[in-house]
Amino acid sequence: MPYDPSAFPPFAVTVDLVVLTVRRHALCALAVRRGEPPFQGRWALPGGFVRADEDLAQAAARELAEETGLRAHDPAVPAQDNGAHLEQLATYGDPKRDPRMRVVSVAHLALAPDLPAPRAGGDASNARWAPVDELLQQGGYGRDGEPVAPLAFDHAQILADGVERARSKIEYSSLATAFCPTEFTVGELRRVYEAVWGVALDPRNFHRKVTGTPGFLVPTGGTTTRQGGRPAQLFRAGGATLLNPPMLRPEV
Amino acid sequence: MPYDPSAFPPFAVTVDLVVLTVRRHALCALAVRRGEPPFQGRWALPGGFVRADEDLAQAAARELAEETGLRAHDPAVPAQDNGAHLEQLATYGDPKRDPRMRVVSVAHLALAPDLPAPRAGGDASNARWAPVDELLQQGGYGRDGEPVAPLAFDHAQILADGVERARSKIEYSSLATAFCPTEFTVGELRRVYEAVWGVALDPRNFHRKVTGTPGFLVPTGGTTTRQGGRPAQLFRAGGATLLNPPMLRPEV
DNA sequence: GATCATAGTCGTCTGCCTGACGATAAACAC
DNA sequence: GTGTTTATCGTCAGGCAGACGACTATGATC
Repeated sequence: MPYDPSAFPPFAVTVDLVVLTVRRHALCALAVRRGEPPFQGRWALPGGFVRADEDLAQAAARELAEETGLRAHDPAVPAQDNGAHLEQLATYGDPKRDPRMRVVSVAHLALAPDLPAPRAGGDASNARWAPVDELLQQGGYGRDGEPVAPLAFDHAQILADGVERARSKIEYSSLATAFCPTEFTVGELRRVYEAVWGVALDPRNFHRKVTGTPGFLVPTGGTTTRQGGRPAQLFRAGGATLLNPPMLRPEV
Repeated sequence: MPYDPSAFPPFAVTVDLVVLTVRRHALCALAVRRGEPPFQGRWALPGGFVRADEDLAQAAARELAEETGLRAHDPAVPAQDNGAHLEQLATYGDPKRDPRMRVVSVAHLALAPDLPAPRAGGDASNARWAPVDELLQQGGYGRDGEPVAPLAFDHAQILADGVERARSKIEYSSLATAFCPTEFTVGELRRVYEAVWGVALDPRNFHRKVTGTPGFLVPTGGTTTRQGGRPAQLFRAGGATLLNPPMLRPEV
């Protein structure tokens, strides 16, 4: 078939972001309140249109910076920076997912350490970190007893997919360190795993495993007592991205 | 921001397919020859535009059927059919990936058992199964000594990503059975793993492992000697999709 | 300052899984 | 029958994981 611009329908292409962090022992996601229809007043994932001259990853990094101030971690710079991990998640293109027009959304997953309260265009009441359990429960009641409206569009599905990706990916990669500050202790890393998986892990076996996995952690020499108790060694993320052997999620 | 159709640039959205199969002990992908510019005469992955009323998965299933005659496996029908496994792979949206216009391609991965020769619009010379090693080598020479042109667009990258997805996914899921006919032997399944990973596996340990993994294989009661040698039990894929314990790819 | 609570770190033991590999079984080709 | 091919069962040693005991080093409390 020859090139015919009328042969294909036009689409709008957006990026949506699943930004995850661990706060107060709970896996939380960034949610923004919609200011206009459709789904006005409902919570949604942050996102926006891809610009004409922009790559998908660039668009996601730009949206992430606009919403959180985080720089995306540049894979070309393996040195430890405090940029967030950013990767493509999946693409959602149901013809009816946006009632206004045909929109294809390329969802991205970002993992960030605990951050100060978010800002969305300077208005704090329109953006918040919410526990993913709360955002995903359908028609339930939040921690404060108020009824919880489900996320706008198909964002509940996108969030669920992003959470599952994070849960499985920290098993066989060193991604869990993306939830930690530059320097962290073994116990802090363990609490990340516990929050993301929603399980309790044995501190002794966890310590043996992560310190015994080559390339996962490198000691900085310092110690801290910020968690209380006996001083703990501080580590930075090692160069390894794939863990061998992997961290296995406990069954059931 | 209010709704303003001029606020976003229009995109064309396509689906591209990485269709993999195992033929003659080699992992092969479906390639089609381009009939028009750009990249006229070069090999490319099959694909096409997403229609206005079509979901992304529907578009991928339609293209798969057009190119191979395969039905996509419907996840809602867990019963064994001989449809191919189809899943979304990743989305590619570099602004310059198509010189004609801004095209975002949602790549999908399909796994199929060995098939009769492909047809592309009835013309066999314009579609073929090619070993992925051959399609991915840059500027080398094919089995017949002819120089090999790289795939059109960014399809080499897409193919490489699809192959890596398949290689890693058969580790922890029962997806390798998607490369087999409905009934197959342990040896045939082992040759699938060997072809996809490009390694030799110990037949005895492999047999112990797959028959010991609950839900992976269910015996049909029949036997076959189509591989020569002692008759082998026939199996069908069991209901398990996640393997526990996983099949581990040998190191290096 | 003694005691307690908290968290971190090191060891031990047992069972399971894995890789290496010997041995046997059942077909076909000659 | 002999040889070849493939399938299948067994054995053994090493490694890793879960369960859990023991000890250490800090801050909090009395």
